[in-house]
Amino acid sequence: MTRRSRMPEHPTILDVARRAGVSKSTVSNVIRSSQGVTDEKRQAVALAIEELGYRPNAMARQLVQRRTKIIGAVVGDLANPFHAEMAKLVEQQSAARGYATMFSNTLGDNATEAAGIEVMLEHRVAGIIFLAFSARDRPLRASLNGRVPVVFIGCSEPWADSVVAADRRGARLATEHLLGLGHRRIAFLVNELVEKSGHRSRLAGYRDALARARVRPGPMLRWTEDGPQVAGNGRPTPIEEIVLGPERVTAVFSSNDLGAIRLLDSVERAGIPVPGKLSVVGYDGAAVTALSRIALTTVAQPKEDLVLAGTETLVARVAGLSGPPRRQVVDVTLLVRGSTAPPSRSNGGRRN
Amino acid sequence: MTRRSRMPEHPTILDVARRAGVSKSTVSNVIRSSQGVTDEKRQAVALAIEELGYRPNAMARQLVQRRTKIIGAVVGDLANPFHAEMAKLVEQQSAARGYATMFSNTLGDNATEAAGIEVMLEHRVAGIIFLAFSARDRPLRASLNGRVPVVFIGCSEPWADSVVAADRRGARLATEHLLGLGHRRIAFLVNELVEKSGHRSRLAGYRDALARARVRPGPMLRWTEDGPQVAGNGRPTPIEEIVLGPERVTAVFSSNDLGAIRLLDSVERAGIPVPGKLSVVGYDGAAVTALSRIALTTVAQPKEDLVLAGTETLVARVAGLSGPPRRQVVDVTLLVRGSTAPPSRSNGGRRN
DNA sequence: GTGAAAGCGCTAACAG
DNA sequence: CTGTTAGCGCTTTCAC
Repeated sequence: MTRRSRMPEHPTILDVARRAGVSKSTVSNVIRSSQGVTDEKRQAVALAIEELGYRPNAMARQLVQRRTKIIGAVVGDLANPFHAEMAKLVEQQSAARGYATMFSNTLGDNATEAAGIEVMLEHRVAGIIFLAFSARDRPLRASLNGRVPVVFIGCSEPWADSVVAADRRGARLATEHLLGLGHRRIAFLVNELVEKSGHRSRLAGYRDALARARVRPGPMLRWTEDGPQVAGNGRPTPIEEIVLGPERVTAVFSSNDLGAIRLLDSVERAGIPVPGKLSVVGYDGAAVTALSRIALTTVAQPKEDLVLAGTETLVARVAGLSGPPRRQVVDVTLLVRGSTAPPSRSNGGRRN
Repeated sequence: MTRRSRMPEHPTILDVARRAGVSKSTVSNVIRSSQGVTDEKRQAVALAIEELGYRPNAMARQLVQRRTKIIGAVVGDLANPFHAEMAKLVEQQSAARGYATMFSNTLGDNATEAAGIEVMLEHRVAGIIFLAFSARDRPLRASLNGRVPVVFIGCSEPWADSVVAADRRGARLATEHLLGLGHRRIAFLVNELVEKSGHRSRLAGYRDALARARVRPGPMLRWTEDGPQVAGNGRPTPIEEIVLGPERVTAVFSSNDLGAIRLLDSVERAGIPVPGKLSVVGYDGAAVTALSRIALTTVAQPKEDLVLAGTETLVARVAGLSGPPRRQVVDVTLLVRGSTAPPSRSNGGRRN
């Protein structure tokens, strides 16, 4: 037992070389399955690798190659089922392309997001996929732009590639569905997890539909910790007031499913039946909306398509593809379920 | 414009040194905020870093230090809300301790899991947190054991640290709740996402309660793609048959919430009311179970406690703590909600 | 206090 | 076809 004979925690390429009786580079050649290596030596190396439990050190390789096989994924909130489903797909697609995935959960918080991105940049990730983006600050954008390939999925920024759903059209479909049912007082609900780019489009789609039908927009609702709040109003507004008060809202279009589900919950706890007294439409198409108990009418984003296109684009950029930012749009589907119905006679259905 | 003046994509410590007019090591000292550096030089370095947009290369640092600041997290299925919530907490806790998180979604699949772990090992992650574990194969376990700190959260293996909920007690509580309500035909439902260690404990707790009450165990149900299936039976059993058939099951204890929610859904689609004709209890305490529309009675695992203890333990091991595997147990809470009620007169409540 | 020098484990020319 | 060599960007002794 000489000192050297102690099995190292992580054997190196040199340990393998010694054991196999070849040189470092031959081992390297075998590992990277490069062409010219005798079968004999190849086998010897393979054996040594097996016996030693050798595993190439990705850090070392990535340092010399000056590029990693890690994709950074910035996600809004894993506790939001839709986000989790998207994150799952991103991990899956990245893994399928040989990339490890480093996640950062931002909770819509700017500082958390910045810190997460910083870590990714220090790790020299090959690229970053944004499933949500809130950065207001220039510095971050500056350090991102040009330094690392970036693609936005389900959200977008003019300076990078993006794959988005046809949000404006989706919101229009949702609103028209409500309009078609006879609703005339339709509120728009948003919360902190809806990225601003998506928000704008969805709001625009909602307004499009109303304008086309010559219906006055309903109140803008924002979900806060204490419940829904009418925009421009300092305090939370009890849901009863929104539905039964002077506004007489008969339907709500929520710009994401989570908001719609929360709303459903608080509305029914307040004794207001859905869709009896209030119709609700969501946006995203989270799996949970399909449960019979929830049965939320929603606009489904094609999750697989989004992630597939996004990953593909990112990988292409990593591989060196150049050119101006590319924006891909995928279509959405309105899924009509049990949370929407014609307004009840008592508080809706009349002209405004 | 000499060749050298081109701003490199990623400036190195040497670029900073040149710009600040100091040596490499001084820059390094500043970056790591080590003691002996003149304020003057420190400022000069800070300025150069700022101007260059320098960001230390984590790969290089980790290579020389021979340890990374990356924690690997193995998760079962991000589409399972409980798993996603746990994953979120892991990322949060890791980030709070200065670690980046590398995720691997296994879908309960052995090969996927093995591949994910392999990638983590090649990246020399500081430690691995298993939120789910399915590996049957020895080789994997061997390469894990001793090479990298491992902690299991919500599942366990005798050869490594673990933090688990009091699963056996939890299952007993759930079953006793059902028993207390008057149920005598209580089925046990499991699916592919319940790790085997948790499964064993939960099944034991269920049996404990029944044995203590001298009630015969109900059928073992396994959720398959086509719906619930009675164990030992080759084909899927229609839910109607389970409830209305000879077994006359009046309640089901599902060993995870996802299974319970799926069951709820298929049962009600079949026209069998819950809890009218069938009571359902879940396990995990996923946030979605609290929605009024779902209102699933469940056994809540203390998610924060689990992850906190797990992360703490892992970090301690990374820091060099030695000693035999440590098993921590945290308590659970039965949350009684609307999915359970006394059995209806027509098909339950009698002795068996 | 600061700089010079020696690697961390690997890849990628480049000779033999 | 195989071995030798020169780094990748950083930390870390060790002299000055």
